[in-house]
Amino acid sequence: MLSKSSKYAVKAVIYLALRSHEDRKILVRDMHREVNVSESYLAKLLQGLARHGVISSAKGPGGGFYLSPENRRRTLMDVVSVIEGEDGINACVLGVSRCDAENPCAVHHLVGPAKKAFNQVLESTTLEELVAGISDERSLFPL
Amino acid sequence: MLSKSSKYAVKAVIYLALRSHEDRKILVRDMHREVNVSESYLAKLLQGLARHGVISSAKGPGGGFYLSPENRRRTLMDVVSVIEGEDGINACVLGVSRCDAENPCAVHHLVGPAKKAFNQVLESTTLEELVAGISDERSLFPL
DNA sequence: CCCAAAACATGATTTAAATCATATTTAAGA
DNA sequence: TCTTAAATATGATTTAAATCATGTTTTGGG
Repeated sequence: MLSKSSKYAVKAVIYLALRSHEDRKILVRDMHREVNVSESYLAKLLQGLARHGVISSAKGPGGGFYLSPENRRRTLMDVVSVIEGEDGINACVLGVSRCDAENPCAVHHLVGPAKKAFNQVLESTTLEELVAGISDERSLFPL
Repeated sequence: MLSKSSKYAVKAVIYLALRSHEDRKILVRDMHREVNVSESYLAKLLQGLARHGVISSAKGPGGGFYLSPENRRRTLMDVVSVIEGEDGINACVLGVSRCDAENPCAVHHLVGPAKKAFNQVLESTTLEELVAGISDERSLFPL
């Protein structure tokens, strides 16, 4: 469904949504365990997200990663797109490049609705909304 | 969404559903181009499907791969499961092993319905039904 | 019974994803 | 200004998926 990298990215962003703040930045060192991934690999992923403006970061002492208010209005799709690339997520289920409504592949009409629903969820859910529905965050970690 | 191997497998099975018969067996050599995959790799995939009873095969001269009437009642999920494994397809979107309705991950309730819908399509669609809806098969290949 | 044609089985190789390691840049604080 | 703590950038290594290659078994036809 999603690559391992995307999963790590989503988990990490959820972590930041729950625990970070403009003036409460989080170190990779302190969050990689909760996301169940190595420190250096998580660092690489977060750096990519920061470069694309999906999350925020600050260098130097007192620095770290965090979500700004604007970041919190980003969607899950924004997170996943950075990792998988724009195309990957919207591609034909069978990988047929010329597949579309005009010239559908054999499963296009069949799987289309479910696929669209899935993408719709990712596209319409902001990080803000996602964590708003979480009552007991302790039950979530380690992810 | 699906691995490349699963895509090849689904395409190949669709091909067999459209063009094969108990007494019209298909050679790997004759179908691999339409599926856009090498002959030897497709052979390996088809052998796996045959071993699991999802498709049928016959050795020796006049042999090849084909779908029996029972095979045609198999679902897309049967095909994909052979390749991906039973677990893989039903796993948590975030890869959290203990994730279920009782102890849901952060996106469980959000993505659950779409994911369930997708699996439902795969589970409920037989190969028979899939090709029944295809009016012009020429538009489908090469997949 | 022999030959050839096909699937079958297995292992080697290649490629891409995931992971690791390290050097560089930036910035806060003493 | 110096030291140190952090992200950043980049390249190397490892692992798993995909691909290739080759030998073995089965079976129909002469």
